[in-house]
Amino acid sequence: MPELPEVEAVVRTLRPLVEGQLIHCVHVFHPIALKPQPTSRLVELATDRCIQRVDRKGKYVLLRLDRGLVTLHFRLDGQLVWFTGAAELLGRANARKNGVHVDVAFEFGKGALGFADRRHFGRVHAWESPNDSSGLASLGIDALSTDFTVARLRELLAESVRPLKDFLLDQTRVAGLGNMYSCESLWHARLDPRRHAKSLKPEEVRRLHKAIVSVLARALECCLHPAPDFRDSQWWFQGLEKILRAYGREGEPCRRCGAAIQRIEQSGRSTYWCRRCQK
DNA sequence: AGCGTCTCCTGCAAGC
DNA sequence: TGCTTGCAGGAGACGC
Ligand SMILES: [Zn+2]
Repeated sequence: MPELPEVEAVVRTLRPLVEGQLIHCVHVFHPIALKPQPTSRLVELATDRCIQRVDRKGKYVLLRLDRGLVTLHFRLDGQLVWFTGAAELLGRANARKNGVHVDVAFEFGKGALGFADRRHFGRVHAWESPNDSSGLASLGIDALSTDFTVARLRELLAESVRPLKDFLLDQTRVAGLGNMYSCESLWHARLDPRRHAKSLKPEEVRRLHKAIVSVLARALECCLHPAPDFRDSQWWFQGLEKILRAYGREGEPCRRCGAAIQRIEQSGRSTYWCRRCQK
């Protein structure tokens, strides 16, 4: 599932393709991807507008238009697909022969961009201002931003009694971490995911901060080499398994101490961790 | 205010 | 082999 590093890699790859381009036409093949907004909202806001800049906040992609903005969220399986032009888009979108799943597409002077999520969890939303999006407006500090400091993390942790794992998943505190990189950060920081956030000592806060930053930086490097290929709808990030130390490794030996990695459930989702060396 | 719980949706794995 | 069943998972809505 795309978390901060994957979304950042997508954004960097997308920039040269769409920045400065005029959106001639918006196609909404599956309106569910816009829910709860009506189709008219995106069509009216984005048609004939120019994409001035592409940004990322947490796991959101922002297409900043000359008036208003479009947000993309991939949730679990969302992805982008690039077409050479309107003809290829209309010929292949959801077609039986040589088809590609496409929920929403933007047609440019040069090329066309499709948003697709076969599970229809991902969303494309249109806003007049970033503040109109409650999801965007409530995001906490982006984990890759320079504002994400040890001091800031210490303050945030001190405000929360929730288990560390739940704290890291809360996008209103630190934005960008999902299940995978939360588990990985806690493994690198040698911290028990069940610990209350406010229980961390200063030394442990420093370790967690360092772990988050380095895990994301390493993953981003991985996500950029090779960079995403929007021309291939089957494409997905390769080689991320190689850097994983806890996530998805239930029963396998901890790379630090050799004990078996455990899987437990926290707030309805899986946490992978080493019971012996995460304290 | 903040936390817990339910819901969305569908590909895929597991089971028969 | 082919069908059914159940599960995963990020974020928003809702309720206490
Ligand atoms: Zn260990």
